[in-house]
Amino acid sequence: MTIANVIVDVPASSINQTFDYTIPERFRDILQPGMRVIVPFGPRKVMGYVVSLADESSFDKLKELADVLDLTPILTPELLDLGKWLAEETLSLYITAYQAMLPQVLKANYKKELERLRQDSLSSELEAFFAGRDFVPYEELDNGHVRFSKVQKAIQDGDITVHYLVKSRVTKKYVTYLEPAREPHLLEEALQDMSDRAKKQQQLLTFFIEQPQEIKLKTVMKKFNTTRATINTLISKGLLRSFRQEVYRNPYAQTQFDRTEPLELTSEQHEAIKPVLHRIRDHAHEVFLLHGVTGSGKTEIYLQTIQEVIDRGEEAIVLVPEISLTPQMVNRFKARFGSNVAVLHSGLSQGEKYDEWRRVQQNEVQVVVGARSAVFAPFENLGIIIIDEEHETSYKQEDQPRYHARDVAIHRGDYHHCPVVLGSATPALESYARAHKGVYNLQTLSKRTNDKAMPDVHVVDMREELHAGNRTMFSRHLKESMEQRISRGEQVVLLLNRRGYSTFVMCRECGHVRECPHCDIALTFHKHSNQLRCHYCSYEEPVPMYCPMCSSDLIRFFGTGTQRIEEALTQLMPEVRLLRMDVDTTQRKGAHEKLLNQFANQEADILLGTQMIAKGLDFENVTLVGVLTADSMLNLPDFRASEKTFQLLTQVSGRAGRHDLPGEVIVQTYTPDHYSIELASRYDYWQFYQQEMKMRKRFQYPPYMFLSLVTISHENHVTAIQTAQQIAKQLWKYVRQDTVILGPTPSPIARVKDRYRYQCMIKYKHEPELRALINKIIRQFADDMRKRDLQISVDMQPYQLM
DNA sequence: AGCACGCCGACT
DNA sequence: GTCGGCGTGCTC
Repeated sequence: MTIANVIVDVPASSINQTFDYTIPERFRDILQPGMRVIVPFGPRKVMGYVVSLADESSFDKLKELADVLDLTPILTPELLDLGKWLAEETLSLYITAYQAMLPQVLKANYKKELERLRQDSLSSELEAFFAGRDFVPYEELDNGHVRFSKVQKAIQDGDITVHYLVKSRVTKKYVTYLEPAREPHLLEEALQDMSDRAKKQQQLLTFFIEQPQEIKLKTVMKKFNTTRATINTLISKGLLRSFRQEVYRNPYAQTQFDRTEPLELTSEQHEAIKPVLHRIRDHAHEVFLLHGVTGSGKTEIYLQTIQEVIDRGEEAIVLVPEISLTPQMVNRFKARFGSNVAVLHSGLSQGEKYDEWRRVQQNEVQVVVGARSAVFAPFENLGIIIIDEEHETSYKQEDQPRYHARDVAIHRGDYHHCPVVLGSATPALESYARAHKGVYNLQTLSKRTNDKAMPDVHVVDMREELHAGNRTMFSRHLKESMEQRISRGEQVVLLLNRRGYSTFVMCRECGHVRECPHCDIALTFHKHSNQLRCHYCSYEEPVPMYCPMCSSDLIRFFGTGTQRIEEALTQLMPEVRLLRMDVDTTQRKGAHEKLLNQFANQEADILLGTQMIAKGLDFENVTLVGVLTADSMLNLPDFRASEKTFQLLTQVSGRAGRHDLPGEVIVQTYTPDHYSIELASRYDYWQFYQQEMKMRKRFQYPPYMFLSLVTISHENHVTAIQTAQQIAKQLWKYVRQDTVILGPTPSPIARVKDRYRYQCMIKYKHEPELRALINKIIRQFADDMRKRDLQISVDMQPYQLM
């Protein structure tokens, strides 16, 4: 094989194809598909992935590839295929798909530098620029001390040249070791000759004479309470030697895990696990939907199926939503499988993520627990893929490639002939419908393992509170119940369903709301920096003292953020110890864990937070869960609003009274009769499913129809509309009779970063050629996209309709 | 994307 | 003449 087919790291649709390069002799034996290479691309050099090798090319002026970055492939043949499939499925670029499958640090870092080629006769301007150096980073041109044209001229004249560098971001961690550099008897001699004043050196030498093995430098420094200086002296005398050894960063090094043994399964669990184990043993692909109420022991089923996979020498992937990747969750896996587990989540540093990924790649672990992107873990003998809380929307990636981890998991499960288990107490409607139709194998766990009843749910009608003259955020029932529980030494969790709320700033005089100058959205107030901030473009400005419209000083903060609740609660119940958990208080690394620990140690009576407290937390002493605004999501223009409300209420109810103390849930709402709230309060998933399916059918939404969303954006309002109209027209022309094109309509946020956004929604039952059609239509606008900065993006099966 | 090339008006 | 701005085409 003399030719490499390479996908280059240039994210442009005109480059979305393989480029061929001849393989220099020295790389012929080692180069394999799945390795990263550096290739010349036009005048510069870029990184690329070798997707295949060949003996000939249809292109006749081939260049040689410049370098090979990996010793072994970082993408397996399966992942190479998967990336291709993913790109085509989501209408993304191949390069974007491959990048999404790998840790950030494996991405290339591009640098340019200037080299002076002659030591004489540079103009004084350039001489000053180089300042005695032969190589200068290109960015120094921006300092403005040298004119760009001068440099350009010098490049043309051959006095200077530009180097295009492709650097790796990989940082490896090393530990330094010390060992004696000479035979013990020679050290002995040196010790005799040593000055009496060099006490520390003597101690060190004595130590190494007695113990001539290698030892960590850090340990030595600690043991003898000394510094590098002393040791360096001994090294420079040639008595000791230091060397560095690469180590993996281990984010869980400090934590002790008590090993747990498999638990006895209930008969229900037993029934549910049996068919999964069969599939593992038969090496057969099947998708299971494990529908189990909170506390029914889904995790134990995961653990025991994984054990079977491990025993067979195969590997397992467990996906968990980002927000429930808490230490509690991780511990359960580490406790069962010890160091055989790698964990991948966003809380790790880039280096830590890379190290965990490498433990997978080098077959050092058999289990990965991680968020969405862990579905790409480079295992080669997958025995099972588990997706916990499969209904969670965070499994859908919201930027390119817009994939759903569930689809990827099923595709991989099919390839590896292994089962995929989707677990949830409140399955996504799509999943349950498939299970109901027999596409997925449905397994139900209806009982909690401890036989405890689910806590009672009280729905409080907040309209009545208002009529009764209670204008606070807390109903009388909630307030009384909180006081009662806290006086008994029990704990309370309060959930603010914040979606749909933000803390914006409004003038009470003229009603002016401060909006982002670049986006059509109100700015959000951030207390700690006292700034207004745009969540879409990161624009920031200080909070105005006076209204910019009418100069009034009656500026007020609106909305119902956790901060405001905290203040209101402190006024209402001044004695209470309160912990607030939201984006603001959990930004710092480890803050999340610290807050939870504080609560677990009963250093607070109330934990107040957003969605992130609804998942997986398990506190013995919590007996009351209050949902402050259950219907805040229901009014959003989202056909999944009811589903999300039902899911959230069910999840959060599972947080109360999981142990000996009986629990209670209080749900505050302005729409107590809404079926999602009413049925969630009765834990009736089946009724909810049927009711919601009726709605979806009536309004022609998934799972009855598929959706695809095309978004068009341009800085010129008219161009955006017109293009959107043309696209809609084209779509109408070619789609089937029963397919509907909605729009163009302005996106819910009509302008972001000074670009106007319009969208067309495609609703269809069966459109096998839709991807090809959309591609064809987009290609017609290729010219405008490049020359006039028109952007068209496509989301197949969108979750967020904006 | 990011670079070079080529055309054009403007200016030391 | 030469500088720098922008539109256009190409990248194995």
